[in-house]
Amino acid sequence: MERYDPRAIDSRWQGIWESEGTWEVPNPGEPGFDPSKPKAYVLEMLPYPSGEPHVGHLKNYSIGDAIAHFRRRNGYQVIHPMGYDAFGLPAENAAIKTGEHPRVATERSIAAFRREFHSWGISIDWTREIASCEPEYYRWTQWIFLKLFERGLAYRAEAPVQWCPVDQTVLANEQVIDGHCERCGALVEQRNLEQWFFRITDYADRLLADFDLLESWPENVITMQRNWIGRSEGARVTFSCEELGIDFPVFTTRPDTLFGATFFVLAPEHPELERLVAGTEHEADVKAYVENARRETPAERGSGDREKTGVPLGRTVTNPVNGEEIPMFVADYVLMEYGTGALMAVPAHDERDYAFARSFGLPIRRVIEGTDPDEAVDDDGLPYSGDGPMTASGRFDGMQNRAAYGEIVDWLASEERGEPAVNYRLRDWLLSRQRYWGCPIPIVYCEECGMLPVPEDQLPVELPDVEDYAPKGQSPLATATDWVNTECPGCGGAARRETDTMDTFVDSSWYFIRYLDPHNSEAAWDREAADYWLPADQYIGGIEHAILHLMYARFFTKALADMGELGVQEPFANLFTQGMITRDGHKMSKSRGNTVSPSDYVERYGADAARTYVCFTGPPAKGGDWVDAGVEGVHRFLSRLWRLGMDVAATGESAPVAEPSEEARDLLGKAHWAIDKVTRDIEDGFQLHTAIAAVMELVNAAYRHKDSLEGDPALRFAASTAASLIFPFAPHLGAEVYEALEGRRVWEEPWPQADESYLRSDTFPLVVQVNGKRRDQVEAPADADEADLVRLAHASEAVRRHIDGREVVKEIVVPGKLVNLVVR
RNA sequence: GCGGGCGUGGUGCAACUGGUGACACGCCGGCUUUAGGUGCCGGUGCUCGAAAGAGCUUGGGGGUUCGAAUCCCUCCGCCCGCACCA
Repeated sequence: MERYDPRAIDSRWQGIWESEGTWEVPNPGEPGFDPSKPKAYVLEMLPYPSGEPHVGHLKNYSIGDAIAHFRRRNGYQVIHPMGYDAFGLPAENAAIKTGEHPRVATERSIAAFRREFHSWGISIDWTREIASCEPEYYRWTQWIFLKLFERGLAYRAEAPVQWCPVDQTVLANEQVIDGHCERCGALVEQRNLEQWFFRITDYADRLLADFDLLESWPENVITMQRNWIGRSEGARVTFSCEELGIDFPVFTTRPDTLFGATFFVLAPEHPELERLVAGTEHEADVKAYVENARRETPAERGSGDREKTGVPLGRTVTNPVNGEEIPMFVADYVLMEYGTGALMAVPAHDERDYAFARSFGLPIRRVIEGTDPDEAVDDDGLPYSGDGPMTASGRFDGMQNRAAYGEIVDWLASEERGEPAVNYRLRDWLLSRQRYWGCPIPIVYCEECGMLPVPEDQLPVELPDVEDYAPKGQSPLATATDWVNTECPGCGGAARRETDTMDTFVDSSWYFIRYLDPHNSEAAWDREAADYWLPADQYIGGIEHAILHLMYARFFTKALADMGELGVQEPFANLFTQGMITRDGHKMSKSRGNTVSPSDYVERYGADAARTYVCFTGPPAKGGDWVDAGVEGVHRFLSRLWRLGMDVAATGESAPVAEPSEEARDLLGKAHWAIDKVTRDIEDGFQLHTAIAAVMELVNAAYRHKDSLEGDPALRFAASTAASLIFPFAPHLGAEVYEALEGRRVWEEPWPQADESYLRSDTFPLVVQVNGKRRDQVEAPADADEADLVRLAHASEAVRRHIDGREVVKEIVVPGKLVNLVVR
């Protein structure tokens, strides 16, 4: 008999799906739209096209495709699109080396991705394919930018920014990892530059509150975003330097410790520093200290428990609660980016302030009584961060600190020296990049009219061709003088274009909306289509996007909803983050030489084995190590299913019998159990590996009975059920076997339903225990009552041996499961 | 330090509201073919035993229970994220 030939099967079905456009789905109002079906938007993170797809992509789209197929066959109208996040640095860096236009390398890579995705047989509606580097796409990225600009959510400001000296560009805070550039690993520097920002901080509270609107997101992703936003409640209190008449607002989470403030510290970057020390004996020391701090990397400065350093300023500020003059310092443990870049130091109740006070011999005044033996470093039990009654705090003495907290803030507010305040760690999103291969920012600058948005009817502002892609501290676009020099949309005079491009995270913050109406040349999307499909019911991707991409997309969705362009507040109702596949225990990388090319395996074993393997190798949420033998194991299983199907299809079938044999009933029971198991495993949290295991079990059982049940309808049922259940994971084989057995297309069949009558059985295995230890297993009638079960237990020879004359004091019966005999 | 997760056979890992290990890899034996691999069948937690069987097993210790991977206490170890955040 011929053998399972995955390559022939793959190309046959891929041809059918391609020519029939099987996975295309219409929008509401379009021909073929079925309003009776509920919708399901199954979305995987779009790939960044660089080189060829790797196993991470294989896993991502295999999982997504399984979900898409499962939903379709459960009666949903499923949209399952694909696109490319095509702007970005790798293509540009390659262009700098080779001189080849980044578009060329990008298009080559897109072609490779497209070809491989087709060879995997994933069920994509290819009519909705998009690429973010196409003018038809980025025209609308620019449109969104302008909408944000209109509402004051995009703004330009000079700011200290993170500058990567190698990539010659500004980075978002999120792209700086431990002081290094996320992409190239270079040490990041600080610079002051005019940059474009999105006002994501306006949405901080809603980004936090709306976690409640999500159906199911991994807890760790929510936690990571929550930490990143870093909301803390407290008060803003103003200290002032009377000598120079400068007010210094500070943020504190502990207004109850205000009376314990004994000194005051500014960050080295604080803008008022110069004024404070100009012309004084401290000027030189302060300047030297600031210089030194500036040279240090954020990583060095931020490193844990290093010695506290600082320099006195020779000035004082007045503590608003008691009028005390307290000395000022500059110290690098104060961060300009958090709060106001200045803080009141309360050494008795803050570890860092305590360390600083000890080093500089500054007074330490306790204002809350109590001790925490774990934290205290000195004999007085200080520093103390716990609760207790107030002391040395004027009229608040004796009050519990928690109660004093609110009263002190109220009092300061009435004196206009403070107010309740909320502070965030989150910064605004810096989106401008001094690079070539990105979406141009649609802004022009005119001597007369100033900064103006490009009018909507002039979009897209197309990316011009340039001679040299290498950045030289300004965007390569600046060298395209014909493009830069333009007409002012306001006065018609000479104007210059903005030459920065956008961060690629802007492109990917709305692509899931464009999929819904990808060819619309009148608008970014049709509102009806967006309202119908959004939010995405299932989003699938890597954990590495837990913060950046996922938070930016949430922000865009909210901003667009506020503008009346969208009807949802959250883009992704359910999120699944897949684990990373490693090789030999390590992350795959070209430099390590341990990469796995999916195409090799697709060539050798077919798409189904490769796809099923990545879903089977462990819980999909966890990572796993790629093992070649594992792919072979899956391949063996698939060929066994194929053989089973072909053998059964080749033999005739006897007429249905009134009373199936015991063997047939067993097999039918197994099939219904598998249906139930696979359905639950996919629905309840992506237990794809156990779902596949259940199908394997069914196939093994059917295979065992293949000869004895030849011609029995039960065998055919088991085989076609297995084909039907494996289809979401191994669609080519599933379709092939199902067609051979049933003569129909499996994807047009509803998902199989477990028949309860087959899940039950006439008998069940009764476990018999003696003192909680399993000693025997006997067949018990399903309808046996407790007394019958006890009788059966006692009848067991093995059990009698164990009791060995001792007295049975108690019989514990778990109906349908076991009998436990307690003996003494 | 803070937050999240985890610890079960040689390995990846199953186990519903407490009633012991699914599926697969690997390994061992057999069959077919045979240059080898593939393919098929059977076995496989550990220890003792020829066998029947017995004892021990879900990171360690303790507890609740007739019975614990599961519940409680405690200790140990690992992974991930954030971190001088006022």
